[in-house]
Amino acid sequence: MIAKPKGTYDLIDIDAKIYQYIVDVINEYMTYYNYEFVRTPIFEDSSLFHRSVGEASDIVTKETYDFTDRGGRNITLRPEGTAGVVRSLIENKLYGNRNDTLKYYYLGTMYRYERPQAGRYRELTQFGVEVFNSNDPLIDAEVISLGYNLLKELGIENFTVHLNSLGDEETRTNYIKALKEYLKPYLNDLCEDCRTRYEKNPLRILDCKVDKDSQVFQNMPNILDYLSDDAKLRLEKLKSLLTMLEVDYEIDSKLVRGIDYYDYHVWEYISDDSGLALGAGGRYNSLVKTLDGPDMPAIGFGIGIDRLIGEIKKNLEDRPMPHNVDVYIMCVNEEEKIYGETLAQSLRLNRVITEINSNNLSLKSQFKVADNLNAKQLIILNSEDLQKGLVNIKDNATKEEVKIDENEVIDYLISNI
RNA sequence: GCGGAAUUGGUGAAGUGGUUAACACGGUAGAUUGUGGCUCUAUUAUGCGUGGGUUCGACUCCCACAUUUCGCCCCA
Repeated sequence: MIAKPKGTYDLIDIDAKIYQYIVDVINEYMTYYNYEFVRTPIFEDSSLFHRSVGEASDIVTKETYDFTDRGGRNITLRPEGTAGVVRSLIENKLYGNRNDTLKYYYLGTMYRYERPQAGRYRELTQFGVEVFNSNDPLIDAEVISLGYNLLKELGIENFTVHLNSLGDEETRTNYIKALKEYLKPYLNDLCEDCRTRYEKNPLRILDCKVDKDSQVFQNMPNILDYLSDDAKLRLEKLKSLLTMLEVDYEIDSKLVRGIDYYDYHVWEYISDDSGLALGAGGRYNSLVKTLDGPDMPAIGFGIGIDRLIGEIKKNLEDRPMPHNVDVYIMCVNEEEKIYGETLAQSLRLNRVITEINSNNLSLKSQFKVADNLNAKQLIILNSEDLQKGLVNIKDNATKEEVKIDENEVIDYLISNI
C-alpha cells in the first residue's frame, strides 16, 4: 500500500466540512472588508524567499522545499504567502499611479520541510491578507481587528492578540546592540541554541524555551524602551484604536518574529487554551523595496487553516457532523433505478439536494441510509405504481405516505422540504 | 536534523512465545415473502504498520525502515 507522504494529511469527513465552512466565511468576510483575492504560484524562484527573509536569518536553516527543475532553475515551494504577493505586486505593477490603499488576501497551500507534529504539517493551508501603500496605524488596527473578528466569527473565542513593536531599523540596531552587550557576560549560561542565535539572530533569543524563567532573562533589556519617538507614537495610537475596536490585546515585549523583514508592529493570535499561535502578522515597510519594488509600506498576517479546523472541531459537539439531503430515492429493480436516476437529475437541477440508492440494497437498508443522510422526504419507487404514473413519497418526519402524479412530484417536493 | 512514546478489522479497542485474536460500535442477511429506525439470531481481521532476524513455532522477543505523536530545532 502506498501511504501519504510524511507531514501531509487527507482532508476528509468532518474536517473537510469545517474547511469548506472556513473558506466560505473568509470569502464572504473579505467581500465586506473589500479585500481582493489573489492567487500566486505554489512554486517560485528560490531567491524570492531567500531574499525576502533576509541574509542574516541564514537561509540554510529555513526549512523550505527546494529543488532544481529540468531547466536547471532553482525552485522553492512557497513556505508562506507574503513574498509571492509582494512579487506579484511588483511584477504586475499593481501599485502604479495609485494613491489609495491596496488590499489583498490569499488562501492556499504552503510547504515547509519540518518535522511534523500535531497541527504542524509539511503541506499546510494558510489564509492571509496583505495591505500596501498605507503607513497609518489606522490600517494596522484594521488588519489586526480583521483577523481578530474573523476568528471570532469562526467560533473561536479563547484567544488573545499579543502585540509588540519592533520599531524602525534604528530601534532594532540599538536594541540588538544593547541585548548583546547585556548577554555577553552570561553567554556560557545560555543554552547551546541561544549561543548560536546570539550571532545569527539575536532577537530570537527572546523565544528561548530553555532559559525563559532564568534571572538573566527576567532582567533583559526591553525593546519598548528603545523605540524611537515616532514608533512610540504609532504604538500608542494603535493601542487606543484597538481598544475602540474592542480587540482583546496585550503587549508582549518579548514577542519577536523569526524573519528579518518585520518592523514596527508585530502580533500573534494566541489560543488561551493551548498557547499555540493561530496566526501571526506584522508590518514590513521595507520588503517591497528589498524585492526591487517601490518604497512602499505594507502590513499583513497569515492564519493557519489546518490548526483552525482543530480549534473549531473542539467547540463542536462530540458527534459526527450529519449529512443532510432533502430527498432520498429508494429503488430496488432496474426499472425503478432508471426512473429514479432521471427523477434525481430533475430534482437536482431544481436545487433539491437529492441522493439515490445505487447499490443492491434491501429496502430496509435503504431506509437506514436515508436516515443517516437525514433525508426529509423519501421517494419509494414501486414498479406497479409507476405503470400508473404514480410516485410514492413518504415524509420521514411524520411517516405519512402519499401517492403523487409523476408530473407533480417536483413541485410537491419543493414545497415540502 | 536530534531525543522520547506509539502502530491490532470500517471504527473504539482487549490480548497471549504455541492450535478458533476478546468485547463494543458499525456493516450484511434473516425473523418482518418490497416500508425501516426497538428486539432477537447469524455473519463480519486467513491477520496484528513494512521488511528482515532469533525460535520447532512470533501478533507477542531483537534490528532496520515507514507513519503517527510529544519535546527540541525552525516558525515564514
